[in-house]
Amino acid sequence: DMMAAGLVYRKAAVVNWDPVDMTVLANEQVIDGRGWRSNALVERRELTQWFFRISDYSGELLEALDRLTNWPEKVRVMQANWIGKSRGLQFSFTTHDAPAGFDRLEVYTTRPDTLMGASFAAISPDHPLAKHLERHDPAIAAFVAECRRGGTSAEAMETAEKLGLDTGVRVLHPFDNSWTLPVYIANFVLMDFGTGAIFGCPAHDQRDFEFATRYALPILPVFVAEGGEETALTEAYVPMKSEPVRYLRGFAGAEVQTGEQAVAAAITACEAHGVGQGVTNYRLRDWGISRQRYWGCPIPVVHCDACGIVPENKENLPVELPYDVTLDIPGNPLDRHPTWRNCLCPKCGAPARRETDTMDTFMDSSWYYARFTAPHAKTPTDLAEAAYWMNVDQYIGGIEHAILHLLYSRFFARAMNATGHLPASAIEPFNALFTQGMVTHEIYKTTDHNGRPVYHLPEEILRSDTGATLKDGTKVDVIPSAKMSKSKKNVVDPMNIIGAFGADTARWFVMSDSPPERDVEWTASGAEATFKHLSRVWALSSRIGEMPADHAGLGDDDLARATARAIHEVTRGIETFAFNKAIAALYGFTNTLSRANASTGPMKEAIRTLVKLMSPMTPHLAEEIWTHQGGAGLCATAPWPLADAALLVDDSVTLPIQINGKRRAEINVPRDMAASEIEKIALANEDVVKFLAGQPVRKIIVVPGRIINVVV
RNA sequence: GCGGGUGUGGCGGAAUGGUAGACGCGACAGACUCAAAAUCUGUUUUCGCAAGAAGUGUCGGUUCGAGUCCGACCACCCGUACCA
Repeated sequence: DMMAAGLVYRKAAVVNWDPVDMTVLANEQVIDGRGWRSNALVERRELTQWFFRISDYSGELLEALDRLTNWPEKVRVMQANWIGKSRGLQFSFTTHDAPAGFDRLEVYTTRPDTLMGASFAAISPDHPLAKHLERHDPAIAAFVAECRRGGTSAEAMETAEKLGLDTGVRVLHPFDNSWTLPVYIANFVLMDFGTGAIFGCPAHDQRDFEFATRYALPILPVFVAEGGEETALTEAYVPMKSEPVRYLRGFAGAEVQTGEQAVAAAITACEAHGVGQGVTNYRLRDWGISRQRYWGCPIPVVHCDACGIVPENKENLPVELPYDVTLDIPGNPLDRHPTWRNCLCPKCGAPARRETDTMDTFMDSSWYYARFTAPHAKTPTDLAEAAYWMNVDQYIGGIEHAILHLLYSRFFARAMNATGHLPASAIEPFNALFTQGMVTHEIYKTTDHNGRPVYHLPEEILRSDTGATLKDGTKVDVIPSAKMSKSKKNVVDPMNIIGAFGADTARWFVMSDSPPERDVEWTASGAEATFKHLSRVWALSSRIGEMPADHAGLGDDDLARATARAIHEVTRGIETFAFNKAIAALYGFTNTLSRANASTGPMKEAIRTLVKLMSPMTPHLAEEIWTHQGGAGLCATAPWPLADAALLVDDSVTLPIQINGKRRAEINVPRDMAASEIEKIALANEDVVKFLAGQPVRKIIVVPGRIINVVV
């Protein structure tokens, strides 16, 4: 369906290729020791791959971010930056001394206002012109090959020198046909952005500046700081686009104007003179979904000599992977599996071959929520069910999915709408997003005789204040807390925690310590402390259970107030995802209850409320005590308690008294006492009189129910 | 470099512009015990015997009042990158 909707295409693209990928992946030890993989293993290769046209939706995906008001600002900003909208000019140079078929060179720039500072043009090593030239010129072929070998890691890119090679081709300046610029192949120009070709303005781009300096190209300033004069530059002058500057070599707009004004004026002027047109460009690239891996869903197309690329018939879907494969030799196992690979063309019936690329696993996570609305349907979704159940009210996930998964899902929902699988109301699949933190732990590392790192599980470690050792006394390096990961062995198996303390303890502890959007450090002592607390609750329940039915105590009223407050605070905490605050309120209420000496009825009522409030965190203990205290049915199905609003407000309040902003005394007054009355009491207060020491009061501020500030 | 975030006790962390440090951990003291563990009761921001003083990364500002708002800076964390 997506092919029919024109959302899928195939193209040759340069990708990072790890020639030993297949072999290393067969050996878990090597995959896991991620640090072992050196970038030298990765090379850049051109492969024909499958793509989704997510870039067709760049503008739409960007604009719709504003409507996701229940998403964190952070995630929306990350997506906006990732989509990366820019406004600029696309135009073509007329070439000179270029091979046949290359009489124009198309470039894109966001700074057309600097055209008069142009000193060279540069193309990507992957640009069609570069590819043409490399076939005829060994020096160019060698240089292009060198560029492709370059490291692809962040560090390699950052430290890479700006390298270029003059192609001998020249272009004419669009405003002056007697002005020619050399065309270089440059290693820093990317084929994937814009047109894969640029013009260089060294005076106002640091990258171009370095390049021009290296190859002795002219550096011609187009503008100077407002009030400044033209001087020789030691680095590129790149002020904010919102800053006004004075143009020495402008061609449109005022002499003094901001970069933004100049860019707009330059686009208008260029369009008027037939030099290119203003275009909006996006950084977002199409989504490459091809993987040369065994796992992943096969891409359901067939290659037929007669018919070309043909989608597999719907009745034959899904195309399933073969099980009899070997992973211990390099290469794609699907490629060398003839009985799976060979098939018949769905269109003409002639012998044909299956596509051996599999799909990126992000494919599956991009629409599972939609499938969940009709899990048994014979079609991918059922429109009526999808219309009923969509959207997801609250999505919870790690921040690591801020860009890829969450952007792909937004695209996929739109694509599924285009193919008739989702209603238009579901194009933004997640109404609200919450990004939770991770559970972290220290990492324990030793080194083997080959100098390779060996990691150890927390339960193999003896920890002391001074350091850590293995049980045999070997000293262990302790690396500060990091996301739990099997490869680093800094994991605590949930089964061990549950075995030692029970599931309730595990749940309570993980929620109690930190707000959920932050990481939480797993500590053994924290889990033990939780276990002790839950044991205290159980002991308290036993004590209350044994109270005589006719016990008459004191403070029934206070207990009712404390109960109302606990209901209020715990409920608010849970509703705002502030589980740590909800649990703090539960600790407080438990302490109050264990100290209370109220009558039997109110005590039993209070502990039933306590366990109901605890039940989301500790369901097992809650049910046990619920039954024990005579609760009807299941605690989990009993109605959530409601706080009596009248009990939430106290009759009297304690007001601190500040003198010049420093707390000096406090008074207790009826809640609804008039401000003028409070003033009198405050000024008569013994401590206040002492601190004032007879100084005249200049001003007195009474904030009812809050504070009193006396200014002298 | 760019974008985002975070800085509060020994630690995790609370505080609609209104008593900074709730709650928990840890530590210390006491009770119980022949003893220890467990349990219970206290204390626990720093300096000070106290009265008191200082204190939320740094410097400034707004305000009767700032952890909170504004400006500049510092440190750390996350993301991302030769984007023309």
